[in-house]
Amino acid sequence: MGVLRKTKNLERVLAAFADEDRALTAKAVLDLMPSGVNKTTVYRLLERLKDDGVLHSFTSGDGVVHYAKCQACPNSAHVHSHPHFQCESCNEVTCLEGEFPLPEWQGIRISEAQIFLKGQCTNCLSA
Amino acid sequence: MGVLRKTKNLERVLAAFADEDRALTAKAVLDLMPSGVNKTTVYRLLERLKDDGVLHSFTSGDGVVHYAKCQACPNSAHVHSHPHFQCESCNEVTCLEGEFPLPEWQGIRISEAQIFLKGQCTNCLSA
DNA sequence: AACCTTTCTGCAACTGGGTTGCATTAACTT
DNA sequence: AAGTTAATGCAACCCAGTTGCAGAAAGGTT
Repeated sequence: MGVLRKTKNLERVLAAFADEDRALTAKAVLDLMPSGVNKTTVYRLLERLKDDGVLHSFTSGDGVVHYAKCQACPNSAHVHSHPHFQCESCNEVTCLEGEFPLPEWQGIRISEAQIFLKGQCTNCLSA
Repeated sequence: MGVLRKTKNLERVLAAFADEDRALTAKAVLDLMPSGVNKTTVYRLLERLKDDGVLHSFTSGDGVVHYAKCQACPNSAHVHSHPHFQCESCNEVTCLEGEFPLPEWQGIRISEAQIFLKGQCTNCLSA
């Protein structure tokens, strides 16, 4: 594992995430690439960046995988149990800061929590 | 909307859910049906039962839709913000009882929460 | 029972997200 | 500049789920 070669496509994917903090789907990233770039390449780059701890991924409520930057990750423990949020008006998906306390439940042991919230974002609330 | 006709297939789907409290995917339900039943039929029955408030659905961490019985639903307010849980050993998916308090977050309004937990179920913990 | 209407079902084809194998191209090494 | 290895494009594929349509089954009416 590990990002090995600095190719044009890799730089373009990184640039897409550098600009903003939104979470992007593979299709959204592909749409930001110049035409001619193959979708397989994008899927592979995203997976590679995830393996490298540059991005993390999660599944939105409708089952589509989203990728977002790993911010404030201690580089050792990549625990992404923070909630992800989708605005029902503008559809943008973002990471909410702060870890979510793992709920306790009787009789079972919980190791991972995927929390996906929907509602209205700040922009759309004030619009 | 509304379940209109009591067909063999409808009874079979209901029987599949009557037996147990697990959540089932469309494919799992299809596998319980006699061979010859079309997958389209199963998908339509599940959607119909969902519209009728007999079942509810949610998406698991890997993006597959699961269906489960609506238990203790006041029949008026079908709020399914209770967590769903998948055992990493036996892979069974169940509903956890009890509503999950909607988290508060600054600057946004949250209307819906999808909570999907993974870990070890009671059976697999004691095995 | 025969008939009519409406819903259900099966079929086949399709969509969309994602993956795989393989041959070619591009990046890094020496 | 040449060789090695990773990255890319391509085409074909997988899987979950959907759609349009024609034929079959339910239920109601006489």
